[in-house]
Amino acid sequence: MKGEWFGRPGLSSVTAVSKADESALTEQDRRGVVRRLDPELWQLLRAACSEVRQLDSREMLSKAGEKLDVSALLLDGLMARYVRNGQKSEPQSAIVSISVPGDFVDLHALPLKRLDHDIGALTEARVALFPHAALDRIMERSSHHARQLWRLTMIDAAIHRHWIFRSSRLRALASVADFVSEMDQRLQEAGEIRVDRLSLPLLQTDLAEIAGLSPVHVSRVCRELRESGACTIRDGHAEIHDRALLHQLAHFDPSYLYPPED
Amino acid sequence: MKGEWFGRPGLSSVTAVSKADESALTEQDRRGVVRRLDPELWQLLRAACSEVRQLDSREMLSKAGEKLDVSALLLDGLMARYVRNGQKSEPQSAIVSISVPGDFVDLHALPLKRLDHDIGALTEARVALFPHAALDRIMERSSHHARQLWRLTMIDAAIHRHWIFRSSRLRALASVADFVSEMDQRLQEAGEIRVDRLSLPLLQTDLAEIAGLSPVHVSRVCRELRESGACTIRDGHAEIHDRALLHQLAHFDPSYLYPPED
DNA sequence: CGGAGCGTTGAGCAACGTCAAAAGACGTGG
DNA sequence: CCACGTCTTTTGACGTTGCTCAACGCTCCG
Repeated sequence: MKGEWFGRPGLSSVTAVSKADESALTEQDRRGVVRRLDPELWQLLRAACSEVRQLDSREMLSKAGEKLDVSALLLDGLMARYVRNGQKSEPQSAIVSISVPGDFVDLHALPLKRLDHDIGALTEARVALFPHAALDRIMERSSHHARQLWRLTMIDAAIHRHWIFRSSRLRALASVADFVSEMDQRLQEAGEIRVDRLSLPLLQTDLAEIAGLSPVHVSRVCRELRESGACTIRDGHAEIHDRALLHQLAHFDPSYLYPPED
Repeated sequence: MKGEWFGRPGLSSVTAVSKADESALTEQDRRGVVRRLDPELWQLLRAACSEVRQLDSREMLSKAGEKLDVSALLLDGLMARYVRNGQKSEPQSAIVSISVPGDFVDLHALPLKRLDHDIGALTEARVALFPHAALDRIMERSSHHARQLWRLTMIDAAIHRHWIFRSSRLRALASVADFVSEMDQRLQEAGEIRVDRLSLPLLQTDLAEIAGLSPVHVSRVCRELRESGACTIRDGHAEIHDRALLHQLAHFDPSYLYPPED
């Protein structure tokens, strides 16, 4: 399944000359949602980055209840938050959020210190780590920068709300169509290259955990989506045949993602 | 249905003498989750409060897309966030979050400026309004206070994640049991007086919007809960007969609420 | 007394889960 | 090259959950 992950976009932007030049983070890593941050904040973050780490597919970054003193920015790959509940006998698990490149995966941990859920990589992934102490310093010096980081976590929360809506109100077909539409939108901002082909390296069991369905039913829904001519989900990517139809099946309205033209 | 709303707890605490003495907010209003804030921050908030407003039952506080420059702290009553979607033909709507006294209802609007969802009162409600400009000043002066406000919104996000889990993984009975357990926990912290009797002034149609069920099925689930001996939901309140059983039906684990003993 | 709003109940049905079997994809070792 | 095991997807049969529709009761209020 592996499937190639999309490369970084060729930004051809001038590499900012700054004191952060020795940072492990390059200008190529500034893509997706972090691009919405002020350039100065980005430079501060570059300087604050303590380490860039490679994660194996399915490797856990943190477990519920651990004390965290670093937060991670996803550079490449896909990561997920897992809420688990219930007795050891039949542990139920749901994926409650997906991160795409350019998302802070666990910035929530900065004010919370401990998280209530697990975080893991769905694919091979690259993350940049930021010690909370360094982020604290950034926020102490500028409430404006603090506000921007807060805002990122609030967009996450808005996505959470949409996921509640999705799993409580949408039927299986609409639900999966909605999820694909969301990933389409978010991966485009993260620098997905081809418009008709979406890198979506998820197993059907992952889709099941995301949409709250059984894996068997996910398979059936994927067939329906294929036969309806909306999109084909296969081999770790989604081919979007008819975006308008896909959006219509999902009643998709992207405003909850707070797209940059705010 | 109206149903009496629980009174404010008799805190018998010394009323802090401060420059915020002329505030519309009294020490009695400091209950629920805001109690977790530093006393100094509370005094600053008292001074920052521009107005205390009374809301009618079902009155909307704000609609999706509006530009907001105040945020509200819920003092009495229950409020909800509604995510609505879809064509005018059949507008689907879900309640994606409930606020209890002591919760900031829309602090999310401070970094976001616009919200993607509607906010309204489920019951008669009292809210304290804080102009964003005043909150900005508080945050500029102390990154520590800014952090605490941020933290409140992150607890909201944690609750969001649990609601995703609930609606995507729990069956109807467990789902309602889980919701009642959550409200039990949160209303206790908000100063609910009686341990066996929970003020829950919601219609079954509200419960349906919360749990993602049809009103008819909510009725059946309530009967099941009653007959199982766990709790009786009636006339705007829930009588908890067997809390342990209720929690067991829901597999309830309150850690996602980040209870104060952190 | 009549109506509106809310809750309850039953019957029938659609959506989805569970179980089981099989097929395709892929790597591994002989 | 083939045989084999594992992982993933697909399909069918069948059971269950929860929705829809419709009717009825209850309470409050005019």
